[in-house]
This record gives sequence, structure tokens and C-alpha cells, in this order.
Amino acid sequence: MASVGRARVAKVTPTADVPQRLIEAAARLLADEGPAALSTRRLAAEVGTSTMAVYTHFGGLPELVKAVVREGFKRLADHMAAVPETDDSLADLAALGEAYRANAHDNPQLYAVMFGSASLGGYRLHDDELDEGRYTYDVLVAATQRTIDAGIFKPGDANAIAAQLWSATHGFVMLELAGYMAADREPDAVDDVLNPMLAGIVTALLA
Amino acid sequence: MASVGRARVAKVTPTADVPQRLIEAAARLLADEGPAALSTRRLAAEVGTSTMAVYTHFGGLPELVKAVVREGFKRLADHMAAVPETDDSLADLAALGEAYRANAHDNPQLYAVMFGSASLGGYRLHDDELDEGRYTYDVLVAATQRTIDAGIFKPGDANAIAAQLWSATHGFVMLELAGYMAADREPDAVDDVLNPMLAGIVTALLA
DNA sequence: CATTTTCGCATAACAGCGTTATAGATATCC
DNA sequence: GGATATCTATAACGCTGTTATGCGAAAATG
Repeated sequence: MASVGRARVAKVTPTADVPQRLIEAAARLLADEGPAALSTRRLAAEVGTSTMAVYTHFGGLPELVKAVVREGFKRLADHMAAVPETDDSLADLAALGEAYRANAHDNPQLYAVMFGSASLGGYRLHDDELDEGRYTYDVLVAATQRTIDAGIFKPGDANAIAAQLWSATHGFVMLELAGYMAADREPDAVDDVLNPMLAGIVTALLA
Repeated sequence: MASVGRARVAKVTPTADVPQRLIEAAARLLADEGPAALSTRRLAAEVGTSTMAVYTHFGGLPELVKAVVREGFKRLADHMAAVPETDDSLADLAALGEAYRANAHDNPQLYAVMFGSASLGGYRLHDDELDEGRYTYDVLVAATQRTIDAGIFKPGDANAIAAQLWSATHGFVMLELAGYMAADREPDAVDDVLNPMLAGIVTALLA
């Protein structure tokens, strides 16, 4: 399936897997120079192919962007999967939130495309793209369910609770990246806004 | 300053204030057909002028988009200013949140540009653009301060509290617009996610 | 009132864009 | 070896943002 590249053994073809390299080049361009730098010709130059590669492998630039979004969610999933699962599931939830925020700060442009291209790119996310994000979200739901099962949270819908935590964290990170949390005097918006907010939500959920 | 248009009284010039009409046309194109429809030639055709008008009045398309963002924040401010100020300031806060969400649903594309173009458009918001949003935000801070002064909220930084409410509501609305709140079985994410989340935050703030 | 300066818009051109059609090269299969 | 399917390079189309140029009307100056 994966086209295994043109594996002529002797010639100077040190690279293969053009689709994956296109995705990575696009993600890197997005992260380093922003969306304006994302053009088929630029991509072709970066990867060392022609603009046609974008069309043979993806069908067009929008589809490549969708693949980049999937890649972004995969990185987010990696970030969150790296959070160890301890016996303090409440602390695990906090660590997941920090991982979420850390990932957004590490790839701000990619993060913006993941959640911004939905309506800004002109097309809405379809079910499969949503599922990419929802898969990451499931990690959060699982940790929430563990917290309920441990008797820390009172019984409830883990799905709805996880959505609360996601909404709050996501909203804070978005405003933070947009520049609204720099504020005038506040040295650390995390201490003054994010943590109290999450503490309030969590306290209401405690058994 | 405002160029007062070419006010030749007798001729067939039924329209004036080209800059404002460009902003409105851009906002309408954005809302109706998405960002892809926003081109200088299309704008010129809509307003009945040439592409140069964009450059003489704004300097370029990005600057026009910034003006549209300001227009979007102004509409948001209108939505929120329409919320009456009662003696139940806690209910006022809830009403402000509903107005925020209603505005986002009424102008989803504009909302996406307002908070998405920050990083997605390639340029960051500068201080004056941020102030446009912060002005709206000040309405929320004022209502929060009233709630503190009324002894409903325990003493605290109204700024930080308002930021919590904004983050939570904004995050929910963003995920909702992106399609993540449609969910499988949940009939109303507002009842299951938004309201419990805000209730948790608010409860932690009560005196 | 006449003249000059300023301002706003139309036209045309340039480079770059996404996309497509076409043709050539390479790998796979019979 | 020949046929078939894949991938890619080239060139072209229509579109984009942007700029330079010129014209005409308003505003300012005398």
C-alpha cells in the first residue's frame, strides 16, 4: 500500500515515502513560517518533487491540510499518552491538562489549524476528522471514568465531565495563544485563571 | 478624517463611505461564503469600485481583515451591551454568557476570524487589536465586579474571575462550533456541559 | 475666482497561487 | 519481453494580492 518509493537500489534516491514527507514538510512550514508559506510549489521544493505529488497522493491542498490536522492530533495524542497513569487519577487529569497546554505551546500554528481550519478553511470537519480529535478526547474520558470509579468524583457521565475539562482548558489556551492572557500586571495567568477555574469545576464534581 | 465621501450633490452617487461599505461587504462575504470568497476583486465588484479602494483605504487585504475583526468585536459588544443590568448581577453574568454564545452562533465565520486569524492569518494581534477585544471583555469584568461588590462573590480579582468565565464559555463555544459537541446521544450539550461547568466555577467563587 | 495641490479611483501589468491536462519515466505483473 | 498501472515533470489556465501609472474631482492656496 505504502508505495515503498522508487527503490532503485543504486541511484541517488536517499528518500522515500513522499506522502509522509509532504505531511511533515507542511507541518514544519506551518509551524515555522505560518499558513502563508504553505503552497504546493514550496512543498514540492522542500520535498524535492513536483507540485503534482500533492495531487496524486492527497487530491489537493485542502486534503493535505486535513492530513496535517490528523498528524497534529496524533502528536497531541502522543503528548497525552506520555502522561503516566498513576493511582492518583485526579493528578492524572491535571497532568493531561498540562500536556494539552504544553502541546499547544509547542505547536501553536498547528494547534490553530487543528481547531481553526474547521470553519476558517472554508470547510467543516467531517465525521472522520472529528473522530481523530475525539480519539485524543477519549484518553481524557478514560481518566475521568477512572476518577469516578475510584470514588473521587461522584457518579456521573464521564463524557460530559471530560467535555467540561476540555472546554475550560481549550478556551484558556486559545485566549492565551491569541494574546489575551498576557494582561497588564498578572505575572502568571495559569495561577490566577486556569488553575482556579479547573479547581472550581473539579470541586463541584467531588464525591 | 473620515473622508466624507465624494459628496457631489446632484450626480448619481447614491452611496458613500466606501471604507465602511468595504468592511460590511467583507463581513457579509465572510459570513455567507467563507474566507475563500474574500478577494479584492470580489469586494470591488460588491461595493462597486475597483480593487484599489482596498489599498487606498486600508493598505491591503490583511488590514481590511483587521478592520473586519474590529467590526466583529463591535457587534459582540453590541450583543453584550444589549443585556440589561438588573439587581441580580449573577443572572446578568449568565445572560452575558448567553449573549456571547448567541453572537458566535449568529456570526460563526466572523467569530472564527476574530479568534482564528490571530495565529492562522499569519500575523499576531497587536495591542490595539487586542484592546478591541478587551473592551468587550471589560463589560464582563464590570459585571463581575458588581457581583463582588454585592457580596455574592467573595472578594477577589474581578479581572481574573472574568477571565475564568470567558475561558470556559469561549472554549465551549469553539468546540461546539467545530462540531465536537454534537456528540452521539447528548441532546443538549448546554445542559450537560456548559451549565454544569459554569456552575462549578461560580460556586467556588460564592461568598 | 484661478491655480495648485491633494486625494480617490480605474486601468493595466507582474509575480505567484491552486489546479489540470498531458506526456514520460519507472515499477509491477503476466 | 510486453502490457499495465503508478508516479512525476512540464506547461498551461484562470485566479489571486499587489504595485505603478494616469486621470479626474475635490480642497486648499493665492
